[in-house]
Amino acid sequence: MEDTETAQLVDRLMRGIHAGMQARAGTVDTARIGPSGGMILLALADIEPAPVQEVVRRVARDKSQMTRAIKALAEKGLLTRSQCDNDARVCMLRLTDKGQDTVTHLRRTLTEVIDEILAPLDPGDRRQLHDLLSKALSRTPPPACT
Amino acid sequence: MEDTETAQLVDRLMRGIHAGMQARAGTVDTARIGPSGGMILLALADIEPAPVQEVVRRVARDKSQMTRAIKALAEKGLLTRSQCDNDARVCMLRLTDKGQDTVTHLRRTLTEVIDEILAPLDPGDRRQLHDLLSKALSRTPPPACT
DNA sequence: GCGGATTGGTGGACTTTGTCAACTCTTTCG
DNA sequence: CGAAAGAGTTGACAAAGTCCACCAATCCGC
Repeated sequence: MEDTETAQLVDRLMRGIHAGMQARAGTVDTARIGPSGGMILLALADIEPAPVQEVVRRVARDKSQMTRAIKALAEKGLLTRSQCDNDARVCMLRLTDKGQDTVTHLRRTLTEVIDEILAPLDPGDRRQLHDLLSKALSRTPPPACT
Repeated sequence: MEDTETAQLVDRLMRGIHAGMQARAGTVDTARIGPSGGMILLALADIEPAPVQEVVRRVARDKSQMTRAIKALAEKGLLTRSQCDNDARVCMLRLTDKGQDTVTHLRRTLTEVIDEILAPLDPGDRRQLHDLLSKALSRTPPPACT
């Protein structure tokens, strides 16, 4: 299909979202997490509980960087690291309640931004969009491990 | 509507795209532009020709940073700065042919990544998605100036 | 025509991210 | 057992982004 046109639209969409989030950064980033911290939390919320490596794969960042970022988040009490039973090398990451709250807050803000961008769409359109995205992105990866 | 669920999907989508692009970074980034350079080019391609300030607004980055990034891109021959006729303060940015090529290449790569993510959707769904995005994001900002 | 507001650009100090390579434990497998 | 591979960590360093103050050249309105 080679549909570069859709790519352009998605590009625009992402830029819009990025700009919107950036504009609200002051309001959102209560815990002095950076944008990167936020992404990690969001990613983790999606696949929790998960080993570090899995998060690395999802957010496509360097693993050393990830170690440090996670350490920072753990020190702020947003997530915990616990040993995995059947493989002592890996440590499973979990959001704490506080972390979960942060994620909720982030998602709410993201919702606002998206809402703003999707303003031209009527409720029916939105439902359609939601269904399409849902259809495309609904794989639930097997967590394994404790 | 407060549809946090869609937010979550969009979040996942963006993460997927980011990861996909990251994975291909080596292949794409021929001209040693960073991801930031790429974003600027893409943004500019969308609103070209445009003054610096407009690009700043779109990509939501610091002004000084932008000046430097633009300088770098100009030195690589990807864009040009030219005086604006009816306002001598602003300088209009334009992609050169080389810059346009780079953008095309970036978009093609983005298309690949998106295609991969949207694999579960059949052609009809994709067309629908395309139309929805198009409806939501189709404002053509007035360029003004030369 | 003067004063204030805009636009673009600089430079400096500083924080956040990203990148690389080496190193420690474990696990796996021959 | 012993080599190889994987997960996570660390340190050193480069790149990118942010904040802020400040300049020069316009524009715009009174």
